[in-house]
Amino acid sequence: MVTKVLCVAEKPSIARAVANHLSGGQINSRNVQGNQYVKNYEFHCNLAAWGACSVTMTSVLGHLLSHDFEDRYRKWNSCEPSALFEARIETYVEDDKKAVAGNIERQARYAQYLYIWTDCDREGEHIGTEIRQVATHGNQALRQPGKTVRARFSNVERAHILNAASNPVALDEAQANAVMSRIELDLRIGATFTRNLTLSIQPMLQGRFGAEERQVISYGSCQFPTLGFVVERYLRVRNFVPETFWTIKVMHEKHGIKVNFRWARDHLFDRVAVIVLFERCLTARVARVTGVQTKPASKWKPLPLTTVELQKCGSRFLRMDSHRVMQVAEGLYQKGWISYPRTETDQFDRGMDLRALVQKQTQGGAWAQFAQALVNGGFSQPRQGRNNDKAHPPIHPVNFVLPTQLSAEEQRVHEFVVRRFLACCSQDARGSKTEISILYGPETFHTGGLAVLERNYLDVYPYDRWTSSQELPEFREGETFEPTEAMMRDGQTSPPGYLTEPELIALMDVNGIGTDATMAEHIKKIKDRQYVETRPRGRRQREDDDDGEQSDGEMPDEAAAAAGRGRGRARGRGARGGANARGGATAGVQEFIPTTLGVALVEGYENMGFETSLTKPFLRKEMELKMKAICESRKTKADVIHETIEQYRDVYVRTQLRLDALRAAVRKYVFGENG
DNA sequence: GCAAGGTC
Repeated sequence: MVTKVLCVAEKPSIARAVANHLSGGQINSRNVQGNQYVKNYEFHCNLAAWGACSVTMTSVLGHLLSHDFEDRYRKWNSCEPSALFEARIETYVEDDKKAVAGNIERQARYAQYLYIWTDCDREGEHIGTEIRQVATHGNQALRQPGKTVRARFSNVERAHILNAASNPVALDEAQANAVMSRIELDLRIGATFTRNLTLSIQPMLQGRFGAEERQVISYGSCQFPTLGFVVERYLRVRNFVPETFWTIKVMHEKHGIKVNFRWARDHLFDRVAVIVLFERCLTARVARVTGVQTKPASKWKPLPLTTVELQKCGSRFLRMDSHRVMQVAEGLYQKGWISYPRTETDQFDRGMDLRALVQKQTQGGAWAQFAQALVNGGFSQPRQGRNNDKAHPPIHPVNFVLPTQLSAEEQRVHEFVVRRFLACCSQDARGSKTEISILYGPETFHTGGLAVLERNYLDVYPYDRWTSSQELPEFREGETFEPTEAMMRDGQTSPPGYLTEPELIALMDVNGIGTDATMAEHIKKIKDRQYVETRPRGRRQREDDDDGEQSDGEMPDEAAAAAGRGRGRARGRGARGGANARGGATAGVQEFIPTTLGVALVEGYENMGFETSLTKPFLRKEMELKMKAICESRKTKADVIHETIEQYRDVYVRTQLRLDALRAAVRKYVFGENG
């Protein structure tokens, strides 16, 4: 007797890949009426748990079920917004998912087992329970213990899939519950605050922002902190007070080469102190070389590509905002040129045949020769990053395509993905770094030089810069000289720049705001809501320190601070402030400036004086911790929902009492009134 | 007319 098994993946691409591996080639592929993406794959195979099986492998398209308040609460004026804290929520299949759900329900009727193949992350676990819910609607027997199982897999390599197929496990109910509480809380809190904000502020704004009569002023646990980052930086720029500092510059000319030495103290804000130190230098007259060190230096090849990194690089190098980059990457994925573009993983699985993927890129394109050189022995295993979402590999090219077959934007994204991948499979760049220290009077000064000896990955990855500095004349330890020039100079600290998109993404990333798939959407949302505007960053005159350091300033101070690493002072209050010093690379980058409405919202809430700020990332972090607690069975879904709702109910009540502060902020910023 | 998360 053949056992009938229904397998359901999270997306069509996984269903197809898994079906191919399990079937051994004999597959019957059927369309699902009413949906152009989902297909049913029918085949026979042996599964360890059940023996000879007749399998139907299909998929959903992400979440299958939707949630909304019951009908009588859906009209905005149907109730006081805070009634949504406890209004009944209905679960239903959205119209555009009816065909997918119907397919699963029908297929389930004939199945003895339901085998879930969703991604092995929290959302995937929850989607698994949605599939089970729909399937058991068609076939009650699948509710029995052991009849519904799931596969544990983290990539679609053949051996890995075959192994996963033989070792089914149970769905992780705790993870699914964690997601369920996230869904409920975001809905209740988002809808309550959004209605309240809109209904109480919108009348003040009529006709003020564009043509829209009814502009929604939304609150969400992700969009508000995102706005908060933009406003915080804006205020730092606006409130910046330049400070004068003093420094000592030493230059020595030797063998016709002018060498500038940097003061070890960099600069001080006390003029008299610098005068005293400078005079001691002059009194000493000669400087003595205290250290000469030449050592190998290398610039590491980049890590395998994650979504966050793709988005940051898109803003920096491809002149596309994060949302556009994802749209283009999605197209490339669907046409089969690149792998799944939503991933947090920066480690390639050891089992992956990367050489074969490199080989494909030898067929053409500007990088063909480089790829050939890797095939001919230059190949080096990619570095391993620290992230693995256990669901998808890093983004990489999966097939060769001639650039001429792609649109201009597709070419840029595709080229970046290919070059990044080839760079990962190359050797680090090698060089030699020389550091020279001198003691001049009581003060230490440094200079250094870099010689790039082997470019290696840099040849295929023009997005990184690492160039040799001018050659240094020879200095010997103990040697003394009278500096050609020694001067005391003053300067002024300069404000940080407005937040750029790569910086914003980095902030969201370290603070856990949004996911790889949604960060770009949150950014787009605060633009659409007219909380922020973007403009191309002007070419500000800055002293770029192109000394070949690894740092590219991608972690803004706010990120470090919020992430609990005290890096705020590390860079000092130097002449470069918070600049993103990376040569011309940032020329096309967009910077974010809040609108008057954006500032008003943040200021308004800040001025209410709550200890838990809605505009700071901590609440979202707290939610993340609570979800983790559910996953580890330290809390129940009911506990978390209850305590979180009470917390927000409190904020809501106090918001009502202080609505005047919010309205005052709107008047102040949007209408330029005082008070 | 609300959120954030999947996916197309």
